[in-house]
Amino acid sequence: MPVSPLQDPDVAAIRQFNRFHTRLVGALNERMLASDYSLAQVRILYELANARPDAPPSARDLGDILQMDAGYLSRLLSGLESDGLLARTPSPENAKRLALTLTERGREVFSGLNEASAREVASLLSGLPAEARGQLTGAMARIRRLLGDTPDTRAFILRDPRPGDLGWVIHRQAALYTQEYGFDWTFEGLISEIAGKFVREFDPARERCWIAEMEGEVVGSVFVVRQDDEVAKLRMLYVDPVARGRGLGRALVEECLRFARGAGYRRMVLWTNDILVSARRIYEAAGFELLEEEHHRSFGHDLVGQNWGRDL
Amino acid sequence: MPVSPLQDPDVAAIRQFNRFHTRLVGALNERMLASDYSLAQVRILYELANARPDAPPSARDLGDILQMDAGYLSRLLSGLESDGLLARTPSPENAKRLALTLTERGREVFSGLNEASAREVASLLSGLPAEARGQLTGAMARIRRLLGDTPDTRAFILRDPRPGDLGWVIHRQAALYTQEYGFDWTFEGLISEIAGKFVREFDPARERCWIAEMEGEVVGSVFVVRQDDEVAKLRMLYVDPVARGRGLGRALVEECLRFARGAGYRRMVLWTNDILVSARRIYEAAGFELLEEEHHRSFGHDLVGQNWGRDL
DNA sequence: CCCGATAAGTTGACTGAAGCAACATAGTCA
DNA sequence: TGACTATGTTGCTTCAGTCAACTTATCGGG
Repeated sequence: MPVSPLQDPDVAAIRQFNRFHTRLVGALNERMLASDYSLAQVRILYELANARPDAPPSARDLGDILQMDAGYLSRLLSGLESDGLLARTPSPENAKRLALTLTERGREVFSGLNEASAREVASLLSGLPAEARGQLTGAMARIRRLLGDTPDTRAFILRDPRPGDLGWVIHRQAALYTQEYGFDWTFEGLISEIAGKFVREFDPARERCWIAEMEGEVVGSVFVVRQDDEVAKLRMLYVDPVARGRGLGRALVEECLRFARGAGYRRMVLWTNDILVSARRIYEAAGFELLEEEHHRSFGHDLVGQNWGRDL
Repeated sequence: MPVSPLQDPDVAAIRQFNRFHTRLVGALNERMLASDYSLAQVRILYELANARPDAPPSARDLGDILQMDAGYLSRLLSGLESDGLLARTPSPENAKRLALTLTERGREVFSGLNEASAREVASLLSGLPAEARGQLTGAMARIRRLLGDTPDTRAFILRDPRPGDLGWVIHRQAALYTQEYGFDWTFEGLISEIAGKFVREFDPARERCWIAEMEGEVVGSVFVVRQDDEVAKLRMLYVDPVARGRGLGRALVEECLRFARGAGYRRMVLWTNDILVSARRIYEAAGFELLEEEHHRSFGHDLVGQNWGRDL
């Protein structure tokens, strides 16, 4: 029995946000739209300024991108041309298409508008402390990611942990494993304790933690801890679903192996569970071998724990 | 030396999000705008449908709210009136102002549009698993909060923890204390370990944890743990800055006291540090007394630890 | 009780945004 | 070469929205 979407609190929350953000963007654009150029013209300038110089778009391309009527567009382009902001030159290979490029003056005008718009945003930010800005951009990145907006750069970076990262990794991992495998909160307790112990007994020479970041968001982690002088242990390998399929897991494990070799270890071991298949594949690819398995009951499930290891 | 706002990655991230969201909202509204009514008319219907029935707005009120030209508005209202969607009746106390109210038909039309819009949003959500929805609305709530949009209801609720909450609380608290007091990451390690130990040794009859939620976001927490049969210990009281000044800290502590009494404890104690002044005030107001202080070096600072306690 | 001031609302005239359709022109392919 | 298609231009129209002049109603003060 389908309930009305009006009853869904998530739907209500999103619509409320949409109203809020639409108003916000309206306010930000208000002053900018008081310029000599209409919104449509500014959008054209934006596209042209951001186009690849070796492949300038034609009027048709612009129409497709901006979803504008060809006739309307033609007039707008004429206006911009007679203002000296853009040049229409026949493409070398296809004389039917007119290549559109910004003139020097066009670039100046656009960068003026662009900077004004950036200033508006900057003044919005000026009242916020650095931590709040990070939260703001992080939340925005998350929304885009969740709604399938492909970020420009999907590269990840590995870095040392900063305060707050451990909690974040615990939070995400607990939420993820609860959702995917039905783990109960004892899992979150376990990883909290592991993380806390790691910090308390931290030996910088022989232990390390990496945080993976993509688009400003934490999307992965891994820890190397000392088991004994000869053996390092890899713990809490975590790869967020949004970052899967990009070799992040492999990169994290390889970073661990490299560090462990440099720190003088002879061997690396790790403990995992059989149901974590994607992790298993990473370990196999990184040269680990399954040593032994034992049944145990944890996190509300009957699981098969696995010990893996490899020489360095 | 002020750098150009174009250089600021936060500004760039926000502008990118703004473009993304504007496009998204445009796509969501596309079908709805294909209805018989223009955006301006729909906005009017929205305002009227959401107005307090005992204080129907006048044309002037609407103009102020919607930032519309009075003449334009007048025409739009005429159109809606002749379509039978709204009634203009003179206000009893001020005959100059015409009270605008939706007719039965107006309410029907609006709820049709409203539902169509909600359906669009619902179909956007339909592809997302429950966890992603929670993240989405959470991120949206955070943005609104950070940018100072006052939510309709600023009430908080206290609830039991769910998987992911512990990590979130650790994350937030570590970020907060790092920013406000310069604590290093050993603080995060400590609270992670405390949280983990709490879960491992959890005794449902005598221990408990509350998570405070406001607008769907976790904004506070507190733990009660057993010290011995007679004495309960309050730990990890955390109140997010955004929730301050609403009595959340007091509510959390009182919940603890109530629970501790019910669980048969005779006394409650807690440990804190002198620099956490806002926490101190909460403890004092809740009847705790400072028992002893000791100097210690932790989290990268010289601190004064305090033991507080009160009988139940 | 009336008169000016003012608030609320209406109407006419106008501008710019945007879409549609007919048309011109240049390339493409049989 | 001729039919066809892609690209762009122009004329016409509609609608959204603004401005200013105007009407009407209310209110306060003499």
